[in-house]
Amino acid sequence: MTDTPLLHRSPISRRHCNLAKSFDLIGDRWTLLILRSALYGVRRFDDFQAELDVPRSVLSKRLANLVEGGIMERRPYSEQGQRARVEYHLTRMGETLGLPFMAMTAWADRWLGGGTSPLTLRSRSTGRKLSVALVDERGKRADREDIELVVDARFSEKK
Amino acid sequence: MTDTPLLHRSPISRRHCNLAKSFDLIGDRWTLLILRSALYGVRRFDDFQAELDVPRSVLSKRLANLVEGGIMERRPYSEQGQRARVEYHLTRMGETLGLPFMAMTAWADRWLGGGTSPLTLRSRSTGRKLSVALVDERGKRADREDIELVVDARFSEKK
DNA sequence: CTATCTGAGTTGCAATAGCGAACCTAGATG
DNA sequence: CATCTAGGTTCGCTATTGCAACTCAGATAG
Repeated sequence: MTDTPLLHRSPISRRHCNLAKSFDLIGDRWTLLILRSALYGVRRFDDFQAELDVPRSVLSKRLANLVEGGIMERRPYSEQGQRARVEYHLTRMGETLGLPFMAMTAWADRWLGGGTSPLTLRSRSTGRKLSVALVDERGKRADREDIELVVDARFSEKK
Repeated sequence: MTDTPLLHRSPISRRHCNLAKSFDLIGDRWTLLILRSALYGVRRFDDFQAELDVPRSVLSKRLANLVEGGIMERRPYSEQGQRARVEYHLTRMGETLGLPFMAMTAWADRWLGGGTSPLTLRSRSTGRKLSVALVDERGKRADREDIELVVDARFSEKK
C-alpha cells in the first residue's frame, strides 16, 4: 500500500470543486441527520423534530436551507378533516443523495459498528446482496491501486 | 417513480445507526473540507490552513478530533536541516472514506456543477472510466426501484 | 360562539462555538 | 543573537445553537 504522494495544494481549486460546494449545502450535522431521516421516508416537521431531538428553531432553518438548495420541497397535504399542512419531500436531487449515503453507511458499519449492519441492501428481483463500489462500465470493480485521477486542467489551482 | 412511503420514524433507531454516529465524527463543514484535502494528499497544518482559509484554532481542534476518532494520525517527519515537525496522515479508516467522497463528488458534479467534472476516475490498467454504483456481487447495477432495504429487527426503534 | 387540540412554526434569552489577529515556541540559519 | 519557519495557542468579539415558551390557523367539541 503506497502512501498517496504529499501535496501542498489539492489538484482542484476550491472555487471549482463541486464537492466543496456541496458541503456548503449539506455539510452540517443536523442537515445530514435530517437527510438520513428523509431518505427513509420521514417528511413532517414534528416527526423530524421528535426523531432527531433537534431544536425546532434549528430544524426550521435547516429545512428552509434544503428547500432553497433544491434538495427538498414543501408540499401541502391534508388528512381527512384536518386543515392543510405541509410536508417536506425530497426532490430528485435529494433522492440521488441515496448513493453517497449508502456508501457512507457501509463505511460507518465497517468502522464504527464493528462490522454489524443494522440495514442491508438486496435486489428485489434477484435477491442478491447489493453494495456500493467503484466499477467500470462493465461492472468490474477497480481496486485502490488501479485508480487514476484525471484532472481537467481548466479547474486547477490558478487557472 | 413511486414516492417512498411516508414514515413517522426511521426503521433504524438513531442509537443503533452507524451512519448517524459517523456524522458526530465528520459531520461538520471544516472537517469535510479537511478530509477532501487529505484524500488528495495534503498533510501539513499550514497547507490545510492556506488552502482552506480555515481559522488556525478551528483547524487545530478539527485535526485533534480526527486523530482521536482514528481517521488521521500525527506522524513526525523531518526535512533536511529542518527540525522535526508533524504531518497528519489518513489512517486506513480515513482512506476508505474515499468511496463515499467519490460518490458525493459525482452527486455534486451532476447537481451543482451542471454536469461538468473537474476530476474523473479512470482505471490505470484498462483505461476505462470508473464510477461509483450500487452493484451485486457480479457487478450488475441495481436500479432504484429494485432496491430492497433489509432491516435487522434487533436495531429497530424500541428494540 | 367560546374552548380545546394539533401541527407547524416563531421568539427571546443564555450558553457555546466560530472567527481573526496576535502571540508563542523550538530548532536551524545568517 | 536576531531572524525565519512550521505548528500551534490565546484572546476578545460576534454569530450560531439550544431550549422553553409562545403563536397561529383551522377543525372539532360542548
